[in-house]
Amino acid sequence: MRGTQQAEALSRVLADLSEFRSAQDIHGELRRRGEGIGLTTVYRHLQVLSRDGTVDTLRDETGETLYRRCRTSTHHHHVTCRSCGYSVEVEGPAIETWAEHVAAEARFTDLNHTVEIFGLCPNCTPAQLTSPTTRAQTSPA
Amino acid sequence: MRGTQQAEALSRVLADLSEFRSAQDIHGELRRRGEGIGLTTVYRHLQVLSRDGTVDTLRDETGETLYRRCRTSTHHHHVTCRSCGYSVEVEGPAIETWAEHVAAEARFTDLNHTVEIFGLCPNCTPAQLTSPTTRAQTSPA
DNA sequence: ATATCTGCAAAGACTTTGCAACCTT
DNA sequence: AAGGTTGCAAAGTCTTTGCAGATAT
Repeated sequence: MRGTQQAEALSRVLADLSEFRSAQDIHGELRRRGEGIGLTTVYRHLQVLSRDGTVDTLRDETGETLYRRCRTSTHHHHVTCRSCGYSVEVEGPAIETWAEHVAAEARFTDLNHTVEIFGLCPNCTPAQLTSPTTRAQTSPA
Repeated sequence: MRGTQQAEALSRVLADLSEFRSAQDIHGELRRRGEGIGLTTVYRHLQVLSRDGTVDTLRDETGETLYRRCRTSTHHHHVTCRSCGYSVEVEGPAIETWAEHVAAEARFTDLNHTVEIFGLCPNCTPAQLTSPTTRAQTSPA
């Protein structure tokens, strides 16, 4: 895509955002910064960037697609905070192997897989869940 | 929910369907069978059944939610055919352990995870992909 | 100059909700 | 009779598309 003001503004925001955000969030941030850019354009760029492998995408639990500038180029997965969106990348050679293995066993071909882990990050975890004296009373889904 | 005709008709269809289907597919099947039932009702029942753990849900790559009567009560994942929807259940103790491990390492709590493997089932796999002499030329996503 | 990009409005898809009529207990 | 259930229609999300006008090279 040609270097338009909108494309550059989006690049800048993506560079600044450290967590996964929805297209609408990103558009909101652009507007907040005073950039003139339409939601449609944001969607269109994100689509291209994600196909390029420039941004990483993930689906949250509501089905919304979240985007973030790719950190590592290698295949990886995420542990994402349900509450604040904070997310860490994790590599899982074990998972890749496992996925290939079980799929091969079922004679499936042309594979791909999604693995997402959701939870509460340290900051969003209620205190009693971290205290070793008070054991967790909630039921992990 | 009370035993209405609609609830029973839905139960019957779910019992017959062996693969994951969308709410709309299931509604279509019910209509095909001559059952008088609205799409809204199908959605409402599936929602309850899935919370009950009576049906299993999974999100396909387009973001649509698919449903199927639960087979095993234990935690498991699926290898699903992109083309025909055929799906097999796989258990992955290794995955569960891995997920817990990496999340704990990041100090996350109250975890849950999704793992979906998509591919082409044996029936939907083009012949040349299975032949050992002609190696795969396609680029697995 | 011209092919591309932009963005509003509208369409599309899936899912949920409001509410009156209906059916089950 | 009473209350949950049904289902049409309408609303709500997120996302994509049509198309005319603006823009970058």
